[in-house]
This record gives sequence, structure tokens and C-alpha cells, in this order.
Amino acid sequence: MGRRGEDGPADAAGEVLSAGLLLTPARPANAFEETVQRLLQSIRLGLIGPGERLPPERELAGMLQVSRDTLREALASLAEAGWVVSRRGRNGGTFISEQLPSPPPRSMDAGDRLAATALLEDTLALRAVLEVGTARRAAERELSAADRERLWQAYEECRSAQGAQYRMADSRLHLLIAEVIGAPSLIPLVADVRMRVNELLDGIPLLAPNIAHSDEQHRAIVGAILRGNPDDAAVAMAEHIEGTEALLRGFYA
Amino acid sequence: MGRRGEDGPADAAGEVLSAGLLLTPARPANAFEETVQRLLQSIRLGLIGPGERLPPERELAGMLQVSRDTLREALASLAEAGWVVSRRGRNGGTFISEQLPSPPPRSMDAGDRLAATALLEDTLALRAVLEVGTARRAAERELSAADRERLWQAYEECRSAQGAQYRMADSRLHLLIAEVIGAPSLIPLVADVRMRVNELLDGIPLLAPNIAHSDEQHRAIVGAILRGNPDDAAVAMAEHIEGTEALLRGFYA
DNA sequence: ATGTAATGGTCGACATTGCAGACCTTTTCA
DNA sequence: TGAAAAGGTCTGCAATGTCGACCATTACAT
Repeated sequence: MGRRGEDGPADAAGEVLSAGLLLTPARPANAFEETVQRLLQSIRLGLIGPGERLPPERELAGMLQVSRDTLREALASLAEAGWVVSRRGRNGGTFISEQLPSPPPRSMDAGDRLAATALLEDTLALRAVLEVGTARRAAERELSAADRERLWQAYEECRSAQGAQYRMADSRLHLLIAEVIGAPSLIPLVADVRMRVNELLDGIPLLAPNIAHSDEQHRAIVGAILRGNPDDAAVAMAEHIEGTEALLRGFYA
Repeated sequence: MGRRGEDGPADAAGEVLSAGLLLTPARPANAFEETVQRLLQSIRLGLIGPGERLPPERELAGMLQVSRDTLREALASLAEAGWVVSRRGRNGGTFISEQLPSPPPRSMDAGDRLAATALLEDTLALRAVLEVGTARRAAERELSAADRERLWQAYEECRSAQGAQYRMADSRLHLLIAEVIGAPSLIPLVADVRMRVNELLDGIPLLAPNIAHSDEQHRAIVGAILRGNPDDAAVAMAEHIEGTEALLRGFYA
């Protein structure tokens, strides 16, 4: 590119931040994929439990701002994969399966492994930033009685959940912490990172000692939030997350 | 199952998290809008300075994974708004305008005001979580010499920047802090929240004392990161952000 | 028993978006 | 003076998504 830049005042500045960082991908996903992801998220994060019924198609399509056709395609693909089942007739509907399918563990070649490690570090860093900040903020806020109640309830459910249920209860608790902050745009971010963490966890066995340890940490986190102690909440969440990090790194690194 | 809800283990759980939280919007933006936003972000956050040339259309379209037509539509609308200018011929191209347009201040009615307040709080909370966590993490990491150099340089540029330049230099510094963490998916998040903050700031006057104050805080932040002191970095960033919060609340609340 | 309401299931026509690629025009450098 | 590098224009096509009407099935209410 010949001489171009001339004497533009910004030439040096351009070098400070790797240029074109924001000029990377840009193609938005299509409505179908997006819809599948939304529904899958709601199911896998345990926002809708097994056996529960989704809103009627016409209504749900309205909520998601998608045509009924598109929604139906998404539901069809979820049904085929065993996540939901539909029943016709009055009092029919689309229901979350009682037995949720478990994603098959994928084997990786060397290239995958490298990509997986990058993905792992990216996910963990993101999670650390989001969740620790979230916990701190939740402890700083004046929570309503209802919110405090919900937090406690979610914590109790974590304690009593077993096996496959555990992952969901755990996700719900973390998501709830984001929710009580009252910053709507934070929620999808936490949900996304949570999904990414869960996908990583799917690849490794879940051990009883880990769960017990997690429960103890949940207690510390929820306790600090309810007490309104931001520093404790942040520290407790950081420790909680470090546990998962060590676990994941052990398997992927 | 006739009665549906029956004794499904998840019925109570459903109440813990406000159901359907993830069942909100879902329609992905179209490629054109997305492309406009990307370019606008790069310009308004100062990643590409006035007078600089964008890559050739064919190439840029490739980077953004968009057809040339779509990219051209986006560029045309940016040109019409005065952000870029195109010149034909060899050594031509599309250049960032020397004089960037300033978005006109919008007047608000009562309904807008209410929405604006909600948006404000949402944006500020999100920013607090993201940027404080980012600063802390940056200080925790072992930074390369190049990264430390870039940080320092960005800080210096902040100090010397004036008026309209200031906002950009400031944005670049904050974005750079996210960049050195090495978690790619964090960057667009910080960029987005930054854009939102900038839009809010566009509505209020920029005062010299505020800038001086900001500079001092930038010094504290960058210093803490370079020293590798996470707690100091987090505190400094939190204070920095609180300054802006107070400023914005004063005008919008 | 019967009808009606609530639900999922299907279809066809249509609009919009986005892509591909060839080709034209302008400008400048070798 | 011509070739190269850019932006500018066109035409056709394929995919995606929407809308609205209608069908089929079921269970509850009368």
C-alpha cells in the first residue's frame, strides 16, 4: 500500500491495539440455530425441568420473535435428539423429556487438543471475570426478601441434587446470582459462559469429593452474599472457580 | 401424563429462576446491521484513526465473512453519515473521515427517561463487572514485555489526548487491558459495553476537571497492572468507574 | 354423548436477504 | 501509454424466514 498513511495523527495509535481486532467474524447466526440454542440453554441450565411443558408454539414463537415455522423446525430438531417430546390435542404441548440425552464424549486428535486448550483458557478466564464480579456485585446490592429467599432455595437444591441433576442445580444457582443483580444484559453472558463450562465438564467424570467440596463453597458464596460481604463473596467465588479450573486443566492440558 | 405437572422433580425448581428468562428475544441481527456496527465500533473506539485507510472492499468483505455487496451497503451508509469517504482509482480506497460526525443529542420524553435510567443502570453494572474483573485479571497475569510497552504507550496517549480524541484514547486503553489478558471472547464484550458507555457520555458535556481526574486514575490502574498487584488494580478501576457513574447519574437520574 | 376449545401438524405463496461473479470506470504509477 | 489497483454497477440465484389458512387430534365441559 504505497505511502498511504500520510501524516495522519493516528498512525502510531493504530499500532497500540492490534488493528482489525473488531474486524473479525461478523456473520450473524440464522434464526433457526439461534432458536435451537436458546431452547437448549433453557433445558441444559435447568431453567425448565424434565417433564415441564413449554408454552404453546404460537405463543413461544411470539416470545422468541420468530415465525412459528422457524420455531417448529427448532423443536423438531430438539425432538429428534431426544430433548423434547410433543403431544397433540387439548392439554397437549411440547414437554421436556424425562430422560435427557447425554452428549457423547468426543475423541480429539492433536489439532483438536490444541484448539481445546485455547478454548479452555478462554472460557475459564471469561468465567473468572464474569462470575467473580457478579458475586461481588450481588453482595454489594441490597437484595429484596424474595431474592434472598430464592438464593437460599437454590442453594438448598444444590445440596440435595444428585448426579445429572447436580449440574443443573449448580447452573441455576450461578445464574440466579447474576439475576438478582438487576442487570439484564449480564444474564445471557453468564448463561453463555456457563454453557461453555458445562460442555467442558461433559467430557470428564464427576466425582463425589468434588461435589462435596463444591457444596461447601456454595455455602460460603451464598452466605457472603446474604450477609452482604462483597469481599468474602468474591473470594469464595474465586476459590470455587479455581476448583473447577484445576479439575478441567487436569483433564485437558 | 394427564395432569402434567404431577410430581415432576423440577416443579419447585422452576420457580427459583424466573422462568423463560432465556426465552426472550432471539432474532439475530442481519448481516448489514452487524457490519455497520462492527465498522462503527472500530472507528468510534479509536481502533482506526481519522485519515487511515480501510482494507480494500474485496479483502475487508473476506475478513468480515460477508459478501462484497453487503459490505458496500454498510460502507455506503457510513459514508452518508460522514464517517468514511471513498476515493476511486489506484491508491484509492475507503478512508476514515478526518472530521468525525458528532451524534446529535437526543431529547427525551418521560417514557424515554424511564427507559434511559434502566439502560443506564444496566450498562453501569455490566461495566463494573467486566472492567474491574478485567483489570484484576490483567494484573494477575504475567505480561509480555511487548504488552507492557503497549499498555504504557496507551496510557501516555491518554494523557496527551484532547477533546474528541480523549474519548477514543480512553477507550483504546480500556480495550487494551482486556486484550492483554489473552481471552479473545472477552474483547467484544468489553468493546460493546464501552460503546454503550460512550453513547451515554455523548449526551453530557465533558469537563476538564473530570479528565484530569481520569488521568490520575489511569495512572493508578496501569501502574498496578504493571506492578502485578491485582487488588490495587481492581480498586483503582473500581474508583475510576465510580467517577463516571456519578457523572452519568447526575445527568440522567 | 357431543361439541368445542386448545393444541400440534401441514401446506403454499411470498418477501427479503445475501451471495457469486462478471463487468465497468476511474486513477495513478511504472 | 498501458497495466494495476482500487471503487461502482448489474443480473441472477439460492436460502431463509414469514404469513396465513387449514387439518387432525385430544380432552374437558356441558
